[in-house]
Amino acid sequence: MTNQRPEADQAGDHSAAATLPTQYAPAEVEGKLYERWVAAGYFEADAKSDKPPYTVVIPPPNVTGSLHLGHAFEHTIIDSLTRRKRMQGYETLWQPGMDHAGIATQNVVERELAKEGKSRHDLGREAFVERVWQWKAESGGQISGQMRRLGDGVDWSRERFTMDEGLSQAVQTIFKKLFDDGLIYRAERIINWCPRCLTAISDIEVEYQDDEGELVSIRYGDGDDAIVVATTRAETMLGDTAVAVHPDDERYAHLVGREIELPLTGRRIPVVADAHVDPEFGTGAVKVTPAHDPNDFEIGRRHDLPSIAVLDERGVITVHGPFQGLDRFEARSAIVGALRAEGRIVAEKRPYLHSVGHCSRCKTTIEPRLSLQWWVKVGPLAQAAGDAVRDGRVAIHPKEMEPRYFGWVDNLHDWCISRQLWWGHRIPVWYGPDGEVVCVGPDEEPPSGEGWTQDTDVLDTWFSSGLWPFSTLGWPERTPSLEKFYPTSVLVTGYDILFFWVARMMMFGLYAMDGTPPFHTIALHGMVRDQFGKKMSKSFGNAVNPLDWMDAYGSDAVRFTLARGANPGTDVPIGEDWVQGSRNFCNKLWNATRFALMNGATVAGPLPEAADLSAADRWILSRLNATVAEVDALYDDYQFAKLSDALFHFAWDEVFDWYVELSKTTLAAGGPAADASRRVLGEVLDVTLRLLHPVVPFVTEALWTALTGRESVVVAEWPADSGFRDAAAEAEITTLQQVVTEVRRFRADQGLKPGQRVPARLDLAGTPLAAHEEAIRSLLRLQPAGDGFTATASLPVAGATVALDLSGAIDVAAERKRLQKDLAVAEKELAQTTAKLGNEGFMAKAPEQVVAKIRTRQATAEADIARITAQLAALPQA
RNA sequence: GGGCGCAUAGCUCAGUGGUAGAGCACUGCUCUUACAAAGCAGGGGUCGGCGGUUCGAAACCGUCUGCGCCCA
Repeated sequence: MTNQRPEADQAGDHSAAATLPTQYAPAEVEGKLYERWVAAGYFEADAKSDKPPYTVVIPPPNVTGSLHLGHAFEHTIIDSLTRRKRMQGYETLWQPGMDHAGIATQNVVERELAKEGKSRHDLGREAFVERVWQWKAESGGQISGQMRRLGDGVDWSRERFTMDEGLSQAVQTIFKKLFDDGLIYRAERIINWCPRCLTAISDIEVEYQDDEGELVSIRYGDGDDAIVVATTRAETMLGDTAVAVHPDDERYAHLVGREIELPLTGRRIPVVADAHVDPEFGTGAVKVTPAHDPNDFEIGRRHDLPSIAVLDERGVITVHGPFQGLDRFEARSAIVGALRAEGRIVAEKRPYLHSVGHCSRCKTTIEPRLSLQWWVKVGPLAQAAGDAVRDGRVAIHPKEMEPRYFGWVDNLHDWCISRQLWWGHRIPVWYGPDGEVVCVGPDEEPPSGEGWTQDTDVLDTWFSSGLWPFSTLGWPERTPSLEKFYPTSVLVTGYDILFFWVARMMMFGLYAMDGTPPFHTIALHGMVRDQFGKKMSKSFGNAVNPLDWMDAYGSDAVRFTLARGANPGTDVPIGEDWVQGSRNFCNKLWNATRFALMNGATVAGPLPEAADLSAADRWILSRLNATVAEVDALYDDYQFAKLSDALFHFAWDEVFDWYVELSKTTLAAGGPAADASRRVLGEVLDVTLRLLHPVVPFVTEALWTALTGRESVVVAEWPADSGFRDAAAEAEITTLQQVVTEVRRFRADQGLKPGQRVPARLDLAGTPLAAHEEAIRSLLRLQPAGDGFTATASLPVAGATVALDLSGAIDVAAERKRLQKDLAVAEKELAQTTAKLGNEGFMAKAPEQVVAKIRTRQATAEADIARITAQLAALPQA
C-alpha cells in the first residue's frame, strides 16, 4: 500500500480506495509499518506514567536460537494480550531480551574454534569468554530481527541479556543472599554428568528414553559364598564396594555380614542388607557402586561403604588393569568377555530395553558421577512457590495444569546450580589458603593475596533466568521501573517448560521481592505440531521455518492461524493450507474495506439515531456490540482460539456476506439512507479492525489508517460494547436470509446460472420484509414481473412467497427430490418432538423453557410438512 | 511401575444434561462492477465399544480397547 501518510487523508476520501490494489500484498506493508511503530515509540513503556501498568516479560529465547513456530505461537499470544491492554489504556510493557544459554552457546563457539584446530583451553578462560562475546555481537540473537518480522510490540529500548552488567549484579546479589541464609551449600553428591559437555547438568536437563542395552547376570564369590547379581552396567563392577540384598530375603540371609570376592579385582566386598533392594527384581541381589549410581550412593551412605571411582570425566576407565583407558561402552563388553572367560556369566539378556538418561543438549548418555557441586536448598523456596498457587495469589491457566505444577514443586530435589563451563556467571566464592570459603556480594571486594582463588565453575543459566521478572526491571536497585512494573501481570509459556523456569521464577521472585509473586497469572499454551498432530522435529522432517510462511503469506496469516488453534493448554496443529486460509481472510478483509472506501464509508460524526437506521443497519450494529462483548470476555479468559473464531465468523459470515451485500442496494439508491449506511459501514469496519488488530496487527493497521485517516490503530481505543441490541432487527434479517437462501437453493437445483436474471413476483405481506424487496431482488438477480409473467414455480418460505417465471418447464424431478428430502427431515422432526411431548416423564420433569422449545419445534415441523406437501402436490406430474 | 490426559465429519479440532458444529478438504454451478486468495448451493458423523444414572447423555458414573504426555 502506498498510503504511508494516512494523516494526510480525509476519512472517506475516495482516493484512499483508489490506492488499494485488488489483492493484499503483506510484504509491501509489514516491514514499513513495524519501523513506523518503533519510531513512534508506541511500544515504549513509561515508568512515570499515571496509567495502570500491564507487564509481560518475554520468556527469554536463547541467544543461539532462531525463530521457530513455538516462538511465533507464544509471541502471537503475548503480543495480542499486550496490544489489547495498550489499547485499553494500560501503561504496557512487553519486556524483551535473551538468555545466555551456557552450554549451548559455549558449544557453538567451541565448534567454531575446532574448525580452526583449537580448543578453548588453547585460548584460556579470559580470551575464550571474550571470543563468546564477539560471537554474540556478530551472529547471536538472530531472533530479535525475526521478532520484528512477526510484529512483536516489545520495548526495544529495554532489551536485556542475562549476562549484562545489571543482570549479573542481580545474580551475584541473590547468590550472596541465599548463601548467607544457608540456602546455598556445597556438597559432594552423585550428579548428572555429561561426558561430552564435561559439565554437571540438573535433573530436568536429563531426558529419559528406552534404550536397547543388556542385562547381565554375574556370579560373585564362589562355593557357598556365591551370589548372582544382575546389571546393565557391568563396567562399573570394578568400583563395586558391596552386594546388597533385602533384609527379609531368606535366600541370602546366611551371607549378610560376610565378605565375598569381587571377580577380576581380587578385592573382598561385604554383603549388606538394605530395605531398598527389591527382592522381586532379578535375583534379588544387587551390586553396589556408590561412586557411579545415585541409589548405590545412598546405600553406601547407609552402610558406610567406600566409594571407588573407576571412570574419568570423559567416561574412560581409570583403574589399573587391562581395562584402563577403555571407553565405558568398550569396557562393558571387555569386562563381560573377561567374566565369561572365567565362567561367571550366568545369564545374558540382550537386547534389554530399559530407561536411560541422556543429555538434553547433546543426547550423550548421562554418567552419574560423584562430585563436589553447589546446590540450592529448595525446600522453603519450593514450599512458598507451591503455597502462592495454593492460596490463589497466582492462578494457573488452564486450571487443569495445576496438579502438574504441584506434583513437581512439592517433590523437588535440591537443585545443582554449578556448571563446569566458562560461559556464564562465575560463582562468587573465593577459597583461601587455609581452607577459608568466602562468598562475595556485588559491592564487596574479593579477598586478595597469596593463595586466594575464585571458584572456577559458573551458574546454571536457569539461575539467572529465574530472576528475569525483576532483574530486567533493575533489581536489586529499587528503580522506578521496578516500582511501576513489578509484579508482572501474566507469564505466558509452554506447559512443557513449566518446571524449567516458571517454578524457578516463582521461587526467586517470592524470595527476593518480599513474598510478592512475580506474576498473578501463568497462562500455559501447548506445543506447535504439524497438520496431522505430530510433533515437529528436524529428524522427522516435518519441521517448518515460520519465516518461509511469513514470506509467502504474511506474518498476519501465520499469527492468525496460530491464534485460531490456541485453546488453553492444548497443542496447536498447523499446516500450510491453514495459513493460506488465514491469508485469504486477510485478503477478504482488505477487499471489504476497499469496497467501503470506494463507496464513501465514513467514521466522521456520531452514529445516526436508531430511528434513522434501516433494519440492516440496526441488525449489524446489534451484532457488532454483541461481538465486542464476546471477544472481551474471551480475551479475559485467554481463549484465543474462540475469540479469533468469533471475529472470523462475524466479519466474514455477517459483515462481508450479508451487511455489505445489503448495503449495495441502499448505497445505489442514495439519499439519507445511503448516508446512514456509509456511516454504519464505517463504524462496523472501524470497530472490527480494532478488535482484530491485536491478532493481525499489520493488515488492520493499513486498513484502519486508510479508513479513519487517524495516526495508528496501535494507539487507538479498544472498542467498548455500547449496549445497543435490537432483537427485532436481528429476527428480521434472519427471515430475510431464510428467504434469500431458499430461493438461491431453488435456483441452484434448477441449474440456473448465478448471474441469470429471472422475472419474479414477491409476496412479502406475511413478513416484515416489505422494505427489503429491492435488496432481495438484487441478491437473487430477480427482475420485475413484466407483461405475460407466468409463474412456473412458487416458493413459500418464512411467510413469504416468491413466484418465478423460468419461461419453460422446470426440472420437476430435481425439485421433487429436494422437497422429498426436506419432507423426510420435517417428518422425523415431527415424530421426535411428538414422542417427547407424549412422554409423561418428560412433561413432568423437563423445565418449562425446554418443553416450550419442543412445542415450537413441533409446530414448525407441522407447518413445514403442510407447506412441502402442498408444494409437491403443485408440481406438474412427470 | 506411578500420575495426568485424549478418543466427535476425510484431516485438525470446538462443544461440561435439551435440534451434532467450525476450519481445511470434497461435489456442482459461476469472472454477478470489493474480493476466483472469491461467490452461491450441496454432500458427509449409529460422537471408540459395552453397561449404568436420567424424562432426556457426545457430555455424568463404571468398565473395556486404543493412543498420547509427564514422572520414576
